[in-house]
Amino acid sequence: MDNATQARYEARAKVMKALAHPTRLFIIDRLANREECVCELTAMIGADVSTVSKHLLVLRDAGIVDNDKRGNQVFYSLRVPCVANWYSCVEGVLQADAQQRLAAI
Amino acid sequence: MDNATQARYEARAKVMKALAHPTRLFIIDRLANREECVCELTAMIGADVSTVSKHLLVLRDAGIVDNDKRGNQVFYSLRVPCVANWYSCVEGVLQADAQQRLAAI
DNA sequence: CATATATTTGGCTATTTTGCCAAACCACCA
DNA sequence: TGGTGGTTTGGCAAAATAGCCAAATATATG
Repeated sequence: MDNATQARYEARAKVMKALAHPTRLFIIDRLANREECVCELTAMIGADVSTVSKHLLVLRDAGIVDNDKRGNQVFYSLRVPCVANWYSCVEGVLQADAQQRLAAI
Repeated sequence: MDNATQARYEARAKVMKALAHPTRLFIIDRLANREECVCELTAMIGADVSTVSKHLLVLRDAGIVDNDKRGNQVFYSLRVPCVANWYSCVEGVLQADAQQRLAAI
Protein backbone atom coordinates (compact mmCIF):
# COMPACT_ATOMS: atom_id res chain seq x y z
CA MET A 1 0.00 0.00 0.00
CA ASP A 2 1.61 3.28 -1.08
CA ASN A 3 1.58 6.49 0.95
CA ALA A 4 -1.28 8.20 -0.87
CA THR A 5 -3.50 5.16 -0.50
CA GLN A 6 -2.58 4.91 3.15
CA ALA A 7 -3.46 8.57 3.67
CA ARG A 8 -6.79 8.15 1.95
CA TYR A 9 -7.79 5.26 4.17
CA GLU A 10 -6.66 7.14 7.24
CA ALA A 11 -8.83 10.11 6.29
CA ARG A 12 -11.81 7.83 5.85
CA ALA A 13 -11.06 6.07 9.09
CA LYS A 14 -11.10 9.40 10.90
CA VAL A 15 -14.69 9.95 9.78
CA MET A 16 -15.71 6.45 10.77
CA LYS A 17 -13.92 6.73 14.09
CA ALA A 18 -15.85 9.88 14.88
CA LEU A 19 -19.05 7.86 14.55
CA ALA A 20 -17.79 4.87 16.50
CA HIS A 21 -19.22 5.78 19.87
CA PRO A 22 -22.74 5.32 21.28
CA THR A 23 -22.97 8.88 22.55
CA ARG A 24 -21.85 10.35 19.25
CA LEU A 25 -24.30 8.18 17.33
CA PHE A 26 -27.03 9.44 19.61
CA ILE A 27 -25.98 13.00 18.90
CA ILE A 28 -26.13 12.36 15.15
CA ASP A 29 -29.66 11.03 15.59
CA ARG A 30 -30.72 14.14 17.49
CA LEU A 31 -29.18 16.42 14.90
CA ALA A 32 -30.80 14.55 12.02
CA ASN A 33 -34.01 16.45 12.71
CA ARG A 34 -32.85 19.82 13.95
CA GLU A 35 -29.94 21.67 15.45
CA GLU A 36 -29.46 21.48 19.20
CA CYS A 37 -27.48 23.42 21.76
CA VAL A 38 -24.87 21.74 23.92
CA CYS A 39 -27.05 22.19 26.99
CA GLU A 40 -29.97 20.31 25.44
CA LEU A 41 -27.78 17.45 24.21
CA THR A 42 -26.13 17.24 27.61
CA ALA A 43 -29.51 16.99 29.32
CA MET A 44 -30.56 14.15 27.02
CA ILE A 45 -27.29 12.26 27.33
CA GLY A 46 -26.80 12.63 31.05
CA ALA A 47 -23.02 12.90 31.15
CA ASP A 48 -20.78 15.75 32.22
CA VAL A 49 -21.00 18.82 29.95
CA SER A 50 -17.28 18.64 29.34
CA THR A 51 -17.64 15.08 28.10
CA VAL A 52 -20.39 16.05 25.67
CA SER A 53 -18.40 19.05 24.52
CA LYS A 54 -15.46 16.80 23.71
CA HIS A 55 -17.66 14.40 21.77
CA LEU A 56 -18.93 17.34 19.75
CA LEU A 57 -15.37 18.41 19.10
CA VAL A 58 -14.57 14.99 17.68
CA LEU A 59 -17.56 15.23 15.33
CA ARG A 60 -16.56 18.73 14.29
CA ASP A 61 -12.94 17.76 13.65
CA ALA A 62 -14.18 15.00 11.41
CA GLY A 63 -16.26 17.51 9.44
CA ILE A 64 -19.55 15.88 10.35
CA VAL A 65 -21.16 18.71 12.30
CA ASP A 66 -21.17 22.48 12.18
CA ASN A 67 -21.54 24.80 15.12
CA ASP A 68 -23.06 28.21 15.42
CA LYS A 69 -22.63 30.38 18.47
CA ARG A 70 -25.70 32.45 19.26
CA GLY A 71 -25.78 34.41 22.48
CA ASN A 72 -24.06 32.40 25.13
CA GLN A 73 -24.99 29.05 23.73
CA VAL A 74 -23.62 27.01 20.85
CA PHE A 75 -25.86 25.18 18.40
CA TYR A 76 -24.66 22.12 16.56
CA SER A 77 -26.09 20.83 13.29
CA LEU A 78 -25.44 17.99 10.89
CA ARG A 79 -23.27 19.14 8.02
CA VAL A 80 -23.42 16.00 5.93
CA PRO A 81 -26.93 14.56 6.28
CA CYS A 82 -26.19 11.32 4.41
CA VAL A 83 -24.51 10.06 7.55
CA ALA A 84 -27.94 9.70 9.10
CA ASN A 85 -28.91 7.29 6.31
CA TRP A 86 -26.34 4.72 7.33
CA TYR A 87 -28.52 3.40 10.07
CA SER A 88 -30.60 1.25 7.77
CA CYS A 89 -27.41 -0.42 6.66
CA VAL A 90 -26.11 -0.77 10.19
CA GLU A 91 -29.44 -2.26 11.21
CA GLY A 92 -29.04 -4.67 8.33
CA VAL A 93 -25.71 -5.78 9.73
CA LEU A 94 -27.21 -6.25 13.17
CA GLN A 95 -30.18 -8.20 11.85
CA ALA A 96 -28.06 -10.46 9.67
CA ASP A 97 -25.92 -11.10 12.70
CA ALA A 98 -28.89 -11.89 14.90
CA GLN A 99 -30.24 -14.31 12.31
CA GLN A 100 -26.93 -16.08 12.04
CA ARG A 101 -26.70 -16.48 15.78
CA LEU A 102 -30.25 -17.80 15.81
CA ALA A 103 -29.47 -20.30 13.07
CA ALA A 104 -26.44 -21.47 14.98
CA ILE A 105 -28.50 -22.72 17.91
CA MET B 1 -31.52 7.74 27.89
CA ASP B 2 -33.08 4.44 29.02
CA ASN B 3 -31.34 1.07 28.99
CA ALA B 4 -32.85 -0.23 25.76
CA THR B 5 -31.90 2.92 23.91
CA GLN B 6 -28.42 2.74 25.34
CA ALA B 7 -28.09 -0.88 24.22
CA ARG B 8 -29.24 -0.04 20.72
CA TYR B 9 -26.66 2.70 20.31
CA GLU B 10 -23.97 0.44 21.67
CA ALA B 11 -24.83 -2.25 19.13
CA ARG B 12 -24.63 0.29 16.34
CA ALA B 13 -21.39 1.67 17.70
CA LYS B 14 -19.88 -1.79 17.62
CA VAL B 15 -20.51 -1.98 13.88
CA MET B 16 -19.08 1.49 13.31
CA LYS B 17 -16.10 0.74 15.51
CA ALA B 18 -15.31 -2.30 13.43
CA LEU B 19 -14.99 -0.02 10.42
CA ALA B 20 -13.04 2.68 12.21
CA HIS B 21 -9.56 1.61 11.17
CA PRO B 22 -7.63 2.26 7.94
CA THR B 23 -6.62 -1.37 7.53
CA ARG B 24 -10.15 -2.62 8.04
CA LEU B 25 -11.53 -0.09 5.57
CA PHE B 26 -8.97 -1.31 3.08
CA ILE B 27 -10.10 -4.88 3.66
CA ILE B 28 -13.73 -3.89 3.07
CA ASP B 29 -12.69 -2.31 -0.22
CA ARG B 30 -10.92 -5.47 -1.31
CA LEU B 31 -13.87 -7.64 -0.36
CA ALA B 32 -16.33 -5.39 -2.16
CA ASN B 33 -15.36 -7.06 -5.41
CA ARG B 34 -14.57 -10.62 -4.44
CA GLU B 35 -13.65 -12.85 -1.53
CA GLU B 36 -9.99 -13.03 -0.57
CA CYS B 37 -7.89 -15.36 1.53
CA VAL B 38 -6.00 -14.10 4.57
CA CYS B 39 -2.71 -14.64 2.78
CA GLU B 40 -3.67 -12.39 -0.12
CA LEU B 41 -4.98 -9.62 2.17
CA THR B 42 -1.84 -9.86 4.27
CA ALA B 43 0.35 -9.47 1.19
CA MET B 44 -1.56 -6.36 0.12
CA ILE B 45 -1.56 -4.78 3.58
CA GLY B 46 2.01 -5.53 4.50
CA ALA B 47 1.55 -6.13 8.23
CA ASP B 48 2.05 -9.26 10.30
CA VAL B 49 -0.38 -12.07 9.49
CA SER B 50 -1.51 -12.16 13.09
CA THR B 51 -2.39 -8.49 12.89
CA VAL B 52 -4.48 -8.98 9.77
CA SER B 53 -6.12 -12.02 11.30
CA LYS B 54 -7.16 -9.97 14.31
CA HIS B 55 -8.56 -7.23 12.12
CA LEU B 56 -10.62 -9.85 10.31
CA LEU B 57 -11.84 -11.16 13.63
CA VAL B 58 -13.09 -7.70 14.56
CA LEU B 59 -15.01 -7.48 11.27
CA ARG B 60 -16.42 -10.95 11.78
CA ASP B 61 -17.50 -10.25 15.35
CA ALA B 62 -19.35 -7.23 14.10
CA GLY B 63 -21.18 -9.37 11.53
CA ILE B 64 -19.69 -7.54 8.58
CA VAL B 65 -17.75 -10.38 6.97
CA ASP B 66 -18.14 -14.11 6.58
CA ASN B 67 -15.37 -16.65 6.39
CA ASP B 68 -15.13 -19.93 4.61
CA LYS B 69 -12.34 -22.40 5.22
CA ARG B 70 -11.33 -24.28 2.09
CA GLY B 71 -8.31 -26.51 2.31
CA ASN B 72 -5.79 -24.88 4.51
CA GLN B 73 -6.76 -21.34 3.71
CA VAL B 74 -9.61 -19.17 4.89
CA PHE B 75 -11.56 -16.94 2.54
CA TYR B 76 -13.31 -13.85 3.77
CA SER B 77 -16.22 -12.17 2.03
CA LEU B 78 -18.46 -9.17 2.63
CA ARG B 79 -21.70 -10.22 4.28
CA VAL B 80 -23.50 -6.91 4.13
CA PRO B 81 -22.53 -5.23 0.84
CA CYS B 82 -24.23 -1.92 1.62
CA VAL B 83 -21.28 -1.08 3.84
CA ALA B 84 -19.21 -0.59 0.71
CA ASN B 85 -21.61 2.14 -0.42
CA TRP B 86 -20.77 4.37 2.51
CA TYR B 87 -17.65 5.58 0.83
CA SER B 88 -19.44 8.11 -1.33
CA CYS B 89 -20.87 9.63 1.83
CA VAL B 90 -17.54 9.55 3.63
CA GLU B 91 -15.94 11.20 0.62
CA GLY B 92 -18.65 13.82 0.83
CA VAL B 93 -17.66 14.53 4.41
CA LEU B 94 -14.01 14.79 3.43
CA GLN B 95 -14.73 17.10 0.51
CA ALA B 96 -17.01 19.36 2.50
CA ASP B 97 -14.28 19.54 5.09
CA ALA B 98 -11.61 20.37 2.53
CA GLN B 99 -13.78 23.12 1.08
CA GLN B 100 -14.39 24.63 4.46
CA ARG B 101 -10.70 24.65 5.23
CA LEU B 102 -10.05 26.26 1.85
CA ALA B 103 -12.68 28.90 2.50
CA ALA B 104 -11.12 29.67 5.86
CA ILE B 105 -7.82 30.80 4.33
C1' DC C 1 -18.50 46.19 37.30
C1' DA C 2 -20.13 41.80 39.46
C1' DT C 3 -22.63 37.76 38.82
C1' DA C 4 -24.82 33.94 36.51
C1' DT C 5 -25.14 30.80 32.64
C1' DA C 6 -23.17 28.18 28.71
C1' DT C 7 -19.24 26.14 26.77
C1' DT C 8 -14.46 24.84 26.17
C1' DT C 9 -9.90 23.45 27.76
C1' DG C 10 -6.30 21.23 30.74
C1' DG C 11 -5.11 17.50 33.16
C1' DC C 12 -5.41 13.18 35.23
C1' DT C 13 -6.56 8.10 35.56
C1' DA C 14 -8.83 4.02 33.83
C1' DT C 15 -9.90 1.44 29.90
C1' DT C 16 -9.48 -0.02 25.19
C1' DT C 17 -7.08 -0.76 21.00
C1' DT C 18 -3.13 -1.86 18.22
C1' DG C 19 0.64 -4.54 16.49
C1' DC C 20 4.29 -7.45 17.05
C1' DC C 21 6.38 -12.01 18.46
C1' DA C 22 6.03 -16.68 19.79
C1' DA C 23 3.42 -20.61 20.14
C1' DA C 24 -0.46 -23.45 18.98
C1' DC C 25 -3.56 -25.36 15.46
C1' DC C 26 -5.12 -27.35 11.19
C1' DA C 27 -5.17 -29.32 6.71
C1' DC C 28 -2.46 -31.24 3.31
C1' DC C 29 1.34 -34.15 1.44
C1' DA C 30 5.67 -36.92 1.27
C1' DT D 1 4.42 -40.06 11.00
C1' DG D 2 6.89 -35.89 10.17
C1' DG D 3 7.07 -31.68 7.70
C1' DT D 4 5.15 -27.56 5.44
C1' DG D 5 2.17 -23.63 4.50
C1' DG D 6 -1.73 -21.00 6.18
C1' DT D 7 -4.26 -19.21 10.08
C1' DT D 8 -5.49 -18.25 14.81
C1' DT D 9 -4.49 -17.38 19.70
C1' DG D 10 -1.94 -15.71 23.90
C1' DG D 11 0.53 -12.32 25.73
C1' DC D 12 2.77 -8.10 26.20
C1' DA D 13 4.11 -3.05 25.64
C1' DA D 14 2.89 1.23 23.34
C1' DA D 15 -0.57 4.27 21.90
C1' DA D 16 -5.18 6.10 21.69
C1' DT D 17 -9.69 7.01 23.85
C1' DA D 18 -13.13 8.15 27.48
C1' DG D 19 -14.89 10.55 31.30
C1' DC D 20 -14.58 13.19 35.26
C1' DC D 21 -13.15 17.42 37.90
C1' DA D 22 -11.39 21.96 38.09
C1' DA D 23 -10.28 26.04 35.83
C1' DA D 24 -10.61 29.25 31.97
C1' DT D 25 -13.43 31.75 28.61
C1' DA D 26 -17.27 34.15 26.77
C1' DT D 27 -21.70 36.27 26.80
C1' DA D 28 -25.71 38.14 28.86
C1' DT D 29 -27.80 40.74 32.69
C1' DG D 30 -28.46 43.15 37.08
